[in-house]
Amino acid sequence: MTSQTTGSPAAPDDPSRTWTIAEVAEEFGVTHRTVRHYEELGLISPDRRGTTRVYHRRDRTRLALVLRGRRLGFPLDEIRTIIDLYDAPRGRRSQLEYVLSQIDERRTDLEQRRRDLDAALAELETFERRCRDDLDRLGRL
Amino acid sequence: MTSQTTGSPAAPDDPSRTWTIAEVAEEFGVTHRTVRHYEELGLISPDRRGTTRVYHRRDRTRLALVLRGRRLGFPLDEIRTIIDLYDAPRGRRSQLEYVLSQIDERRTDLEQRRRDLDAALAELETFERRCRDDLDRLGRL
DNA sequence: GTATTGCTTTACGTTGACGTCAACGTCAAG
DNA sequence: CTTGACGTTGACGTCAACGTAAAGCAATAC
Repeated sequence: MTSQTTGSPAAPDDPSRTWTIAEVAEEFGVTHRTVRHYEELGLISPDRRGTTRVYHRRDRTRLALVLRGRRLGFPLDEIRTIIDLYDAPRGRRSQLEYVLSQIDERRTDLEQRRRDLDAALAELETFERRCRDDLDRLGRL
Repeated sequence: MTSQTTGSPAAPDDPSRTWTIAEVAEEFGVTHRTVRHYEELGLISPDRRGTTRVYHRRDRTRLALVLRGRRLGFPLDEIRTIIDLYDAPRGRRSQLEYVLSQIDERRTDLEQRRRDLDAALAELETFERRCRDDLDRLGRL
């Protein structure tokens, strides 16, 4: 079900399409409690139609970023400072330089993570080869 | 300070060298509480000299694995099942096949993480370029 | 001697990230 | 008009991963 109360037949690529909390929760595989929790922390700020939350494409974009950050193991408030960075005003030189310094910090962190990840994968594959060799030896007996 | 009470002058590559809890904590940049917590969860199992914990190279190896897993955002009990896998007996075919299936599960997870990581890095670099362009434009005014 | 380190255990506190429950509003369907 | 289905706001519960404080033993430092 779409949330469009207008008679229009729910164009999925309509940039003005909106979603309910149940729809976004379902779509992203989280509970509505999680979605509300992210709103409490300022990670997303859905509109309201009266008292009811109304989610736009913008909210889904941010939610996707939040969940990717979560999969990568970042704390939620750190995730907020990162994605807020993307929306931050960059009019003045000082702001731009601050944003660039933050970017650099982030990248250093992410690159460290990738090193860890690659090392873990490499060890895993070495180990797999050992196991397969053992299995072969068992087969030849 | 080394923990060797013997007269030997602390050879750092001696395979029988041991460490105190303070030394390993210092070396890995964690508190002694963290080290003990990992022991409570069965992630490491140091020897005892009387009541005092004595760490061998083996413990440091496992601790390094634990901390890398932590940097990657894995929960500690999951980390334990992973590194226990490396030490698991692989004598029988059924055991080997189980271990191999676990390896495959792990690798799938790690590869998903790498995709997330690469996407995040790519976006970060796109964003950085935009910012640098903005900065250039400001400079040319 | 005592005093200071450095280690130990026990145990309760904290923080992040939600889960869960109660109590209530609202709107279309029967 | 009542019944669901879906929404809302508190508020408390829970679990992981430690922090932290209390109280004690054991060896070196003075």
